[in-house]
Amino acid sequence: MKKYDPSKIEKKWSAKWAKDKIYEADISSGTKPKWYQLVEFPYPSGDGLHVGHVRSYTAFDILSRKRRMEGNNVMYPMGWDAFGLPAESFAIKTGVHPSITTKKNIANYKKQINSLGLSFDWSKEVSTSDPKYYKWTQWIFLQLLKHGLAYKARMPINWCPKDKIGLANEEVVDGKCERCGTPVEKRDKEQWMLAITKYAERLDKDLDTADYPDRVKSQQKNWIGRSEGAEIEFLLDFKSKPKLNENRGPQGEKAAIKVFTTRPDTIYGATFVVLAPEHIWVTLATDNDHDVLDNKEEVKAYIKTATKRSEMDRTALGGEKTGILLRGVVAINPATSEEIPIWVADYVLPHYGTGAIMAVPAHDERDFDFAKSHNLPIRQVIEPIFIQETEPGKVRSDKEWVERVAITAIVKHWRDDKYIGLKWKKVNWETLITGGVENNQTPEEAALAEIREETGYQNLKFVKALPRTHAKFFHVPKDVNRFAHFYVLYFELQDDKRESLADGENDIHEIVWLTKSEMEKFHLPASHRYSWETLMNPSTLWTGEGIMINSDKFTGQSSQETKNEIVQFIGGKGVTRFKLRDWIFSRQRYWGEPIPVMYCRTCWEELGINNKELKEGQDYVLISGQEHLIVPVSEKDLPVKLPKVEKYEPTDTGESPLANIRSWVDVKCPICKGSATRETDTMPNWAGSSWYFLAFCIMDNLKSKELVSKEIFSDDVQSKFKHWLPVDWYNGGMEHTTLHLLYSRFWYKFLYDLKIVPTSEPYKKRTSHGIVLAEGGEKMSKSRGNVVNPDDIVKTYGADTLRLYEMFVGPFDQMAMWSSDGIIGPRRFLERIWKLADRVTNSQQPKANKIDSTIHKTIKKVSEDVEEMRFNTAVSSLMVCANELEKSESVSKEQLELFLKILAPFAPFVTEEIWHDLGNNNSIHTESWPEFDETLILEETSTIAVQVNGKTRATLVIKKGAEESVVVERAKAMEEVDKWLKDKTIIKTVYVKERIINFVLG
RNA sequence: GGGCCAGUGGUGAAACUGGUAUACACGCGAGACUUAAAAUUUCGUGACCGUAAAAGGUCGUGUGGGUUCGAUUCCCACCUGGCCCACCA
Repeated sequence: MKKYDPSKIEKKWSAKWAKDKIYEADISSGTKPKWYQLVEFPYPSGDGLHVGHVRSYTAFDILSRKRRMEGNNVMYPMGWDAFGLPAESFAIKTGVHPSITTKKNIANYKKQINSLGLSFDWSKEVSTSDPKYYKWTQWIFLQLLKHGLAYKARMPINWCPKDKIGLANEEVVDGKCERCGTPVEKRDKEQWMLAITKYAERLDKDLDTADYPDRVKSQQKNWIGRSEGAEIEFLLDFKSKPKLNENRGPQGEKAAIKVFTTRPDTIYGATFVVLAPEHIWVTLATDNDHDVLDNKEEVKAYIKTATKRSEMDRTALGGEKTGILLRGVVAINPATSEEIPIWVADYVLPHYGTGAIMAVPAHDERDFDFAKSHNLPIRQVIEPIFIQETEPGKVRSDKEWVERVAITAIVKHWRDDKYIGLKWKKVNWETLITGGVENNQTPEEAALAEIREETGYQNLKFVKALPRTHAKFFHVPKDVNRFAHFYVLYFELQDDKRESLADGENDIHEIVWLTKSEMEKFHLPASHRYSWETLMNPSTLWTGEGIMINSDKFTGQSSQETKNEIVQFIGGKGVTRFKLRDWIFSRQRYWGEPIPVMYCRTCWEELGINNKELKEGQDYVLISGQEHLIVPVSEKDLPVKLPKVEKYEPTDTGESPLANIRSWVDVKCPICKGSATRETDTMPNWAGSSWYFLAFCIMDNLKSKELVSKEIFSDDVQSKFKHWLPVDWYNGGMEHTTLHLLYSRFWYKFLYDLKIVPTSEPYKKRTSHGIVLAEGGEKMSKSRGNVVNPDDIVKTYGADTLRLYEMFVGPFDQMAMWSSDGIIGPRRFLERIWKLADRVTNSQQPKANKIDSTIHKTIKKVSEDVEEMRFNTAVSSLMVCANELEKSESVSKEQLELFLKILAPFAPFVTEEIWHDLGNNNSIHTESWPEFDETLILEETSTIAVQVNGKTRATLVIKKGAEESVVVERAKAMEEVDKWLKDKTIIKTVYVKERIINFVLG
């Protein structure tokens, strides 16, 4: 009997598999259906493979192996996201070229991956830092440039003073650098930008049809931040410079401020206008050439302090909102024609909407805060509406609607600080006093009548009216849907004089006296809750929808339904806006793809800034820059390779170290043949990973010497894309939901528009895995010293054990905690399989039917679980099956082989070894996936739980398909059951076929 | 502040569409093998009451309610933990 020695067999088989190339995808075999399985490729860091990588790579290795066995042409590729900061930081410290470090790390990763038996197709390996690869990354950039989606802009960028690098908004977390935690500063810098916002609508809409988990979808939607609203113009009136009012724009229009709002229905409550400090009109109004403000210097001073503050400070302040009034000019509210003041305040963000808002303090918290601290008028124009969407009182679609004017009354105790609440008897309602208003009654009269009728108390003092409310709910006692318009009144009882209630009144509800804190816990319906809050805190805001008031001809209408009408009425325009901002694409770094453009001063001077397009051959598109003409590098000169440099630090001016390499920077201008300079910015990390899944499909073509355009539109590439795309299943980390996933979708859609790729979405299905935490539930990190190195585990237990353990540890999409105790379980399991095999090889035994049933059940369970990513329960069912096999007197070779086949994707090494020991010469991984036999799974008997009053008292084993009457008789006859039934009457018997029988006693 | 998710033995976790709660594994306890230990192996292992031992019973899926013959699963409220977003008009 051989001993199970993983180190021996694992080495042997990984060499053999590599030699036989059993995992290579083959496009030429057109008969097999394709399966493109993708996992996110790693950044090859110096720390080596993380056990988290092992978890997700193994999971989809299992799926890929299963797919292959099911007869698919599977591509499960791997590559390297090889540009990145760590290699560059290392270079700065040691002077070792990042390409050397990267190469070393890749070799290590590859060795580790192979030791795990992962079935990646290495013939498709790509590395983003390989010039043959980034030639194409640069080419895609040039296409973006040609199509107006790449542009330069002077932007206040997020600057990390420690890393000396500009950061994308996405890389700033809580105002700090995502990498090093240093607070981020603002700096003005000319940057390359990609106009991802032009794709915002499609990136949002196409999510609806994508098979992504809901949380991924909602995170993307949230990030894109689509909102529908309107742009509305507020005309300006220059009070102290009336002459300016006669100035007209080119179309004869008057000076105006355009605001963006999602709530045009609140315009009658817009009592002032607020501009962001960066707003272009403010910039103009405060420059030296203009003189429109009475307090220009003051405003300038404010803008200076406001813009100096980083975004962090601006958002962190929370409470106090600063701002300054523009003197000498007012805006005209287009709905009311009122003159309203204009303020500049930094709570308005320059990049969202138009950078200007109409402030409606009565219905917006930020505007409310601002109005309060600057003493600005607050005018209510919406009365809240509450639609009951939960029981009790949920609106019912099958019931008729009755609209009624009604009152809500809050009544205070004559002596104590207590208030009346009603507990309803026939419904589970807790409310304030409420009732209808008759035609001839004032609300006050109606409320008084209602209070006396429902409580019997007589002497009440009307104190004040509270804001009205409206509610839609189902009135349970009356059995109708009610649309109630409430007057809300507050009374104080004068004494305890009380008369007895009318007949029946006591049966409807009970009166309870509640303290303020008890009232907080009382389950009031939303409209009553709101009224209570307005009593306790008169400045309670309503920011939701409702019924319009104080709005001229719109008064009484629903705010939601009136939005469009109002926009029309005031001459506004409905628009859609996004939170998503354009992608800052420049990095002042060495270790990235050079941005393939040049700058020519001569051309710019000669051709002038307005000459936007000039062609010389097909390869040049010229775009006017700031002080240079931007000349894209000709396609035939791609790739623009990274030159060797001496020092890797960014320059003090924040330029990339490339700027110091004159021999590289100075080039000849392809147009004027004069001198030009290269762009020294490089692309961000996200560039290479935005299309790597395309590269896997066309590996051979990447090496081609043909021009990229020629190659990419070739029949060869096109047929490869048509064959493999879209990716069938893409798994990755939750942390890439907003950035990588969005960027790659954006590039893919762009390439779709160029008719390069065949579909508009790159990934058919996306899932994400949970992270692997260290033993104590902390994140694994070098500084904590709690990193688990997969190499050590492979050495001690073998790769198969590691694979099984990581699958078994818990649900794949949830986080998992590493446990050095738990890993012994899977190892013992494999040892037992090993021994089991010995028993079979030693003697041929006859078939045992019970074992067949067990195995086929397991085939079914494992097949289903793998598809649903329930790897943990798949492993557990394999264990259950093995336990049964062990217990059995005899296991045949055929039976064991079946079991090995379904275990093979999980533990590829042991299964291959045993498979060969059983006398097979081919690889088990080229076998086909077993199908389960339904007839073997079906059992002849079923076990029925016998319950009395819902409690299980016995179980009954009975033939399948037994009549209900038979089951009932047999169950009743059982001793354990009979003793509970004795002397009792059975009022009901519930029978669920083949599951339970429940006797309900009277 | 807003959104999403989770809470089950000593531990990681199972439980399909509302139908025998705790599968599988770790750990722990007892026995076998051994001079001994490790490894292996057999049995046991939710809590409480009960018994010499059984039999048997009650409780039990974060807390409190509800719907149901029956709830870990559905509904309401609350507590705790995690993740994401956060002046986006």
